Amino acid sequence: MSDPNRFQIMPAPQKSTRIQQKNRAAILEAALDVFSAQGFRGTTIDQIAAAANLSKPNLLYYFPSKEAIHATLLAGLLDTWLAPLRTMNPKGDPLEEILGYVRRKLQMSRDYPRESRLFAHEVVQGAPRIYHALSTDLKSLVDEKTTLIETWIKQEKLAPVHPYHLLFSIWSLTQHYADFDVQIRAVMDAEDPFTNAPDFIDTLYRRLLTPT
Amino acid sequence: MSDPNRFQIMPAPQKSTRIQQKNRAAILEAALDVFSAQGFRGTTIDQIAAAANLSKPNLLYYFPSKEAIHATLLAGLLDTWLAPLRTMNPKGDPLEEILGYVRRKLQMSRDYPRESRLFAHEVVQGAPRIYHALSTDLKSLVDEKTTLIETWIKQEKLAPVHPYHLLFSIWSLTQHYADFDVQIRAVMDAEDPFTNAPDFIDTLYRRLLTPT
DNA sequence: GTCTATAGCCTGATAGAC
DNA sequence: GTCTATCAGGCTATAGAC
Repeated sequence: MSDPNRFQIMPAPQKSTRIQQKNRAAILEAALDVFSAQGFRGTTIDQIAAAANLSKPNLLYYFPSKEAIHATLLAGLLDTWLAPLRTMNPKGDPLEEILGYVRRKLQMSRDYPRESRLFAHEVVQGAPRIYHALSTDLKSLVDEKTTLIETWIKQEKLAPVHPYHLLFSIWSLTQHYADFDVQIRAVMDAEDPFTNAPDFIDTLYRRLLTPT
Repeated sequence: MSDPNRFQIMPAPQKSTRIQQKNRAAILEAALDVFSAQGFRGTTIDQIAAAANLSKPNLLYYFPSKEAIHATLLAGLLDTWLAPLRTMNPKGDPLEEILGYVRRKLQMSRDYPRESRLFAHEVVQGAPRIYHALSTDLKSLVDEKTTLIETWIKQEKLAPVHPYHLLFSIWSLTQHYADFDVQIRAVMDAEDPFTNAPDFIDTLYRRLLTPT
């Protein structure tokens, strides 16, 4: 345990390590499914175990507790979630950089709706497990990028807007398609929401941000 | 029970009816507090009872079950929630009608954040208890208003946009300030989000919708 | 109408055989 | 590593006294 890499030079345990990794991955995949749909308290270990094709005690052989599974999922999430913002390039064309960020963020909602809902559950409940990361990692990244946006606005390469609220609007617009998916589909019956969403959102930010 | 109004012509029970109404109201108020913060499964009857200053059995004297309290809250919610959209007037000025709707909706997020979060919990989990209302009441209202918006666009009183996604964007932008309040405050430290949000959102929809 | 006490179920976690 | 069996605690809901 203190040195996970030691397995890599020992043939026999290597096989069991592969099984371990496979089972751990199956548990996390199943847990993401159930946690994102029902929240932490709404999820039972039995449900996760069933979805992962394991017995409950066997699942608890890989993770010490339900809390630990949830924490593992959340820990990996924030980095993935912030990647699209991190790649916004100070040297690129301002409008295209923002539109590119919006496009990547919407694509994440489409590709990873469960991760989006897991995050939504956590934040709506007051972010009890992730607040610290929000007020440090997220905050410092946002401070950096809003400063950049303010620079672009001063250079008149973007129309003037409040940079923080610009970012909030991007988060809310893109994540809404994952988090409120059921509501959207209840209203749109046949049509796939993602067919027209990219164009709509692209148009929205072009009209908002194109300098006059 | 079969005729609740019979109490109104009998002096003695009238007083207990007032007590009943007061306790029922206190329970619903307390339940809104806890449900909106922790979700249905994350909430215990004990927590609601404590917040309402009642014992648990006494609370269950007024409502038959935890589920019944939750259902009562949800049943009253959708109407309140849709009121701002209902009052959008076909005979008014198109841009001002939309901006007025946006303003009212944002004000609701500010005044009733708990209701917004209760709704968010329900929808993120797949709307198990409210899906029917979404696909009937909500859908018919949205169909009506999107038709109106399309008319306005044909008359060139609004810039062309996808009317469904326009409504989705309004919901997401306004509700985000209630549902993700913790995240927003973690990033903005001192400043109150609602100070600049109305101006930002107003600007956004003016630039998006003003016809050229 | 309100309380104390408790029944009965569900669930997280463990024991111990294999 | 995986299973069956089970414990212990917490929870919804009810019983019954006042």
